Amino acid sequence: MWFEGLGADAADAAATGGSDNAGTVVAGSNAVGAAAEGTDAVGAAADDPDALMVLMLQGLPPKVQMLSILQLMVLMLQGPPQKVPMLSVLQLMFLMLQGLPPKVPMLSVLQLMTLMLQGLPTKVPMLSVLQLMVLMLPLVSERHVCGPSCGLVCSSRWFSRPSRLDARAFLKAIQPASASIYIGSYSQQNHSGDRLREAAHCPLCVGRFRAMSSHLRRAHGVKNLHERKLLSNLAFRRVNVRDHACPVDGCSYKKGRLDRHILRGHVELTEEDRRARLRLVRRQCTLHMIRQLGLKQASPPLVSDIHVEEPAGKGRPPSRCRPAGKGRAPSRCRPPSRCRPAGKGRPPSPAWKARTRETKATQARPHPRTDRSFPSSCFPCQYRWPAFCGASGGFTWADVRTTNYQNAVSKANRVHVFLGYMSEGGRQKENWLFLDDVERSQWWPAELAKANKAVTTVNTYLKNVHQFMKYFMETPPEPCGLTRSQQAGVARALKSCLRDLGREVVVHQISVKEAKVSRAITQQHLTACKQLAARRIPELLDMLEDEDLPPVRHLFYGYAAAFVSSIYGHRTGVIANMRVEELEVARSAFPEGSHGVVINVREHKMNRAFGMAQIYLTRDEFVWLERWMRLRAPLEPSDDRVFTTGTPANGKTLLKFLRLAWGEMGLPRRPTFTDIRTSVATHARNCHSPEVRHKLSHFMCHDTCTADRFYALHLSRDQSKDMRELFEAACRPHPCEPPASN
DNA sequence: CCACGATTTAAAACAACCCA
DNA sequence: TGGGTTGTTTTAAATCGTGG
Repeated sequence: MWFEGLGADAADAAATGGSDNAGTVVAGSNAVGAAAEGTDAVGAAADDPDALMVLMLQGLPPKVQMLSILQLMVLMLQGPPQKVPMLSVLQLMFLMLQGLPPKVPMLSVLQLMTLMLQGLPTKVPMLSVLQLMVLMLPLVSERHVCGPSCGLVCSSRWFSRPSRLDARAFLKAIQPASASIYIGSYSQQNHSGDRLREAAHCPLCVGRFRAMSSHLRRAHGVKNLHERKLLSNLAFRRVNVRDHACPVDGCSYKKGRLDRHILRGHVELTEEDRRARLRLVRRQCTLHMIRQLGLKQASPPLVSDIHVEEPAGKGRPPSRCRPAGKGRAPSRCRPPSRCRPAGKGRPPSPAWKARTRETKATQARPHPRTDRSFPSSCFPCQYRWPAFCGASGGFTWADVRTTNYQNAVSKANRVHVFLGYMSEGGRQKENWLFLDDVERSQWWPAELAKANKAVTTVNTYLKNVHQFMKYFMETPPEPCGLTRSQQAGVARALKSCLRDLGREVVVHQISVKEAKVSRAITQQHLTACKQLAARRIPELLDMLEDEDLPPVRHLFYGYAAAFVSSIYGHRTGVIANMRVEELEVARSAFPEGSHGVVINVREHKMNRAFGMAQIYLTRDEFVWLERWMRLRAPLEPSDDRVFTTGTPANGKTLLKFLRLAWGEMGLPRRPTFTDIRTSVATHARNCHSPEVRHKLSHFMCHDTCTADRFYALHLSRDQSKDMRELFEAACRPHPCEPPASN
């Protein structure tokens, strides 16, 4: 099974990592030290994460011991390797759990991480999420028995409802124990298999909540991310108190494992008393950290006042403590109606949701987008890998949610749906024989089409499932009753469906392109947009300088986005991700008196290939942004995006504002950023020489060949006429040539 | 065998929608 | 209204096929 490939030491480390290193993430203690005991060099760097990272980059000696998963996570959090996409980290973790495949030379985890940091994974094909799913599927077998070193928590629950698979339940059912390691205090550990985080007491009021961060933000107005994180960690007992002095009178214990010391050592106290003392140390530790945060004049300003409970200025929470529970802060909570305690009016369970959907689907005529006749799923990553959720540093959780994460969720879901479809009718699931039904698999596209899926969507689904089958064939799960030829048969059937679908897909794509042409924005409208925006933006800024009204601000965002977009056709992300810092860099690079300013935006889709997206603004235009920056500062937004909306899904909101402004300008239709981009690209292609086009495309972060391929259909009438003349000229008989004999 | 164009794959982005 | 999910499109990168 899964853990067989994992060496005994490493398995032990993984199994005990949860307890031994619990809490290290929160306060960043020296858990890495334990990881690195293998070599002197690493040992020396153990207390200094930066030094360790440097060491890793330099290449490590081969003796380094395997790290436990938790230790790896700690490493990640302490020095998130910015180049590595989130999923590959998860994939690496799964690889580790499964034991490395025999063909891969055995590397220590640190060496693997070194490779990843050096950017090699582009050459090393990473496992796709689907492949991971396949790896996970065998665990679902009833026969799996958790041994002492396995620690897997799984059941065949999810397979009992094949027609309506619930990926949440599925993932919950098969989660490996290592993924359920709590990054929290020892007492928090829980091997019950239920990964759903329990509701906890809010540190600022009496309510119990599961979505603590949301509660803190909405109910208490805790806008500062760090403050919210500290409070949330306190609520969920994720505070590292190991190195603190024992609060029990007369006890001289000072360092090491305070959590274990209190819970196991002070047998003279009742269990409740022991826990209460631990709670208090955690609370005081948090107060201390919040106080430190307050001293740094954090922005947005802190709102919780629990840190004023204690006189400021002490370096460390005192070892003496008041009885537990009495130090609770005065509540700043809004009336109880806003603070809905968990348990009352709790959101419906996924199972309930599934039932509701089912009912709805049967009652109403399915809408192409809203049809829920196929099961939905998701990766409950926020519960399975809690340490990543609030990780600060190189990557943001929001990034993962919007791209890799969403796509992974979709793909996994499609495979579930397919497996569910194939196993309908009480077929035996454990041996996978239900897949050996070529005819049924060939009906799958028709089933999807019946559910109003577009042909391209059906195509995507088929590709996902085909990809799944390919991986299945390469690494058949245990137990698998399918012979090689049966597996190949299923894959062939899927492939042939894909081929059949090919023609329809092309027709569909052409119609999509036609629709795109019909949405194209004329040069006149683009110019009008630019001129109107240039006139309106200063007016809006004047209004904002008088008074900050959100509707005006939103309109300003919309006009600014429309202005930039209508000139350069940049992606939404380029405008949405423009950062204050980047504006400041632009300003300092082009001092007063220069004719304009270039803003380099770092974070957008193609930045790996094209470097940074660039926006050139004249002095006058840049002044708008400078005025906005002055207006923006007092608003104290939670992120550093220039056009901040206070939400991570910035582009989505920006489109709304763009359309708002577009409407106000009296321009036709409601274009998206992509429509504008397509139009700009098309006009650029039509008006300029290849050389100029290449320059323009690069500015838009487009490949010319890509642009040609996707915008080639957008020939104007005159161009088409020219084209025909060229063809006719080529085929016109030459006057000197003799006429054809027949 | 290699270069180069064509085709396929899959990551990433986007937009609409749902729900609490 | 914001956060989350799903369906669809866009497009870079990988792979395949073919002619020289």
